[in-house]
Amino acid sequence: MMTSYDPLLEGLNPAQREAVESIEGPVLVVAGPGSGKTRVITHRIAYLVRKWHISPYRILAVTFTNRAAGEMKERLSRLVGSRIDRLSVGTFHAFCAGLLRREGSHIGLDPSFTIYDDDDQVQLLKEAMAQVNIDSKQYPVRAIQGAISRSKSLVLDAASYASNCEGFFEEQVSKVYEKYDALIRRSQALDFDDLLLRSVQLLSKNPDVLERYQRRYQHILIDEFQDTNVAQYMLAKLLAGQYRNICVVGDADQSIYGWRHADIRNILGFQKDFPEARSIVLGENYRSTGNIVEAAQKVISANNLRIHKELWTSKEEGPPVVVPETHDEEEEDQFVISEVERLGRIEGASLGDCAVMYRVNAQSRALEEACLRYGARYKLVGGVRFYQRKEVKDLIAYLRLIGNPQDDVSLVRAINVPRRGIGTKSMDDLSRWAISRGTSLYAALESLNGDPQEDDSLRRSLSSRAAAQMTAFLALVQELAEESSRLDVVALIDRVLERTSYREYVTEHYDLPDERWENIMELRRAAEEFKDEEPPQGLTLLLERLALVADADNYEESADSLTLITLHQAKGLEFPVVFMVGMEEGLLPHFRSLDDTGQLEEERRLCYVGMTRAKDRLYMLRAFRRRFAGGYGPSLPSRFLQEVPASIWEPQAPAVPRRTISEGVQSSSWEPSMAEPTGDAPALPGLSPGDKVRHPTFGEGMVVSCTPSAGDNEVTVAFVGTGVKRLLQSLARLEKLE
DNA sequence: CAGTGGAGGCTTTTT
DNA sequence: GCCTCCACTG
Repeated sequence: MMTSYDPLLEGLNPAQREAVESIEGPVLVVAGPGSGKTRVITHRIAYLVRKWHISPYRILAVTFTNRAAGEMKERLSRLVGSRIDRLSVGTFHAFCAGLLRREGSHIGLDPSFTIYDDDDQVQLLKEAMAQVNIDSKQYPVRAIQGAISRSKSLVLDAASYASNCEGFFEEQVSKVYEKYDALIRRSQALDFDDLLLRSVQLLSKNPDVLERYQRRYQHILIDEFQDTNVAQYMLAKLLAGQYRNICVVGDADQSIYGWRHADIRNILGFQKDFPEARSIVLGENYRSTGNIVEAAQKVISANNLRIHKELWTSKEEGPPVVVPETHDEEEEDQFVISEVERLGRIEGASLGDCAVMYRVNAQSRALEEACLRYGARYKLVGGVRFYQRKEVKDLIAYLRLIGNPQDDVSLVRAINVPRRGIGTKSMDDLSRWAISRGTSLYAALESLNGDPQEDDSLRRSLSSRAAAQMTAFLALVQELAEESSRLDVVALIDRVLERTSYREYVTEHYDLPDERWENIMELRRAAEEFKDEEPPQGLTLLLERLALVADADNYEESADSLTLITLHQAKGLEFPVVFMVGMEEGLLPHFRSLDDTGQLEEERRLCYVGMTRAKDRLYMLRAFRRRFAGGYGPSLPSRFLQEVPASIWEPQAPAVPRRTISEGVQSSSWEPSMAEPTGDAPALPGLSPGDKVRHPTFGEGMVVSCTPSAGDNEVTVAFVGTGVKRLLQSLARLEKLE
């Protein structure tokens, strides 16, 4: 091929180049962290379009997260320009939702189906369990949910599960599964797993539909292949059936979603299903320093169930991996902040260069508090998902109900927002009526307006007050549904808010009403993107977006704030400076993984993912004691720390020396050395107790005490009104007053 | 029927 | 330690 001077191939190493150029036939790219994977994928697509004039319309690129999809689109538009608009890029779930909206009629699916999230699924499962008399105390909903989800990920529908199940628990699950399936179908809803399952079923049962899509997608790319589950892989295999131009990119060492039924065995499956596949290994790391790569490599090699793979770098060694030990969590967070500050001072690192990574979201709270206390700007990634907030779900329930009145879960939520005085008993009557007639709750409501000659048993069982309230609610939904065919989605939202007096409701019934109202406005802003769609379409698209895009505030790099993020979410990102906090047994690896080798190895991969996010500096912190699940106990260093070779590992004692570590704490295998005394005194104006100061947020206060701390001053200030705060002088913009 | 208070449970990661 | 669910009370 005469490709040597193609600018798209320039600057690629031989393996990367091969991955870009091998456009025909199946390709398996094993891409270690920092090996230029995204570059390979984007260049490969650009190469297909620019060099081989493949229409972007005929290319499908599947990513694992919306963030990755967005990033890919952005990079591609720079390489290829606006032509890539016709490219299909997105998550499996988004692809399936689109497919089912267009083709769902082949399997009896109404195109206005609702997508149920995790929470909705639990609500409906509870209802299903109640209906088949299975006690949710004896069988936790989560366990049942897991079993059903797992089954769906293996493309086993309720009937297949029923004929395959063994043992008592599985029989119970099977009963719930069948009931749940009946209920969710009646609600014209699909859960996340259904999106995949039903898509596979649609394509395998409808050869003509399959053929259309197979013909369309001449080239298929799958990113993060190690995170696909069986259903996803089957879908990919179906779609690639005709051209077999399928390129999967992944790294088994970064597989951290086994709990979501991701199956690393898909990689083996791929090699079996596509025996002619070319394998390409990208092993050179361009991201991290030598020490970081070596440390990460050592940790991951401790996994036994692993295919050996070398990761190397030609970058310089860099500073050692620092393993600070702190007394407790508070001190851990304080160390992070003061170190961030120190790096900024001596190396010019900005807050945006640094990220703090942790295993569980619960750890973020203390970090946030530390940031607030020391005045460091931060950006919390994830946390409570936007669309799971009560107020957001309230509004969404109305919108869903307008789009799909059969949606029972949303009806149950909306009917008492605002309070309409419809209580347990009335809801029971309503639900019983619907069950006995096999209808939706909405249909049950409609019976209230029906011909009294026909079936007025529901009306008779209800109090006249309840019946009147229900009729009023029904009228409201009908009115809004009618308006929804005229109004754009933003106007529709305004109508819902107005007709429900939602602002008043929030003010009266929810804490933090302003914040909640702000979230509602945020949702309204999100809807503006769909304002110009034809009326019912805008609503459908908005609801789909809300269901499939997890964080409303997608992660954006910002130069001046510290990133707080879970290890899982950090996958795919990189930062010059990374702090991994909570390197302790029970946290990383997590308690729930300790008794299972497979899960333990996944924890180790998670650790590996975290370590390999770091470009220049990596800190792995551990505290001697930690507050956890109510307790406050000693904690042992993570076994993963011991796997980092001592030669590149620098223990570091707390920045603020404390009294000796209390008894009862297992002494660790290393001697914590005291932090080197900070020779370079901070060029900060001296503050002393009694001084009056002003803080931009906290207002005026008086200095209570000053403690030198790692080249900085830790200042305790009593603020008027706000109370006592501990601040780092260099970060908190304190102004000394006369 | 709704709001409050207490007790109990429960702790992971996300499309 | 936190949040959720439930039972009781107003």
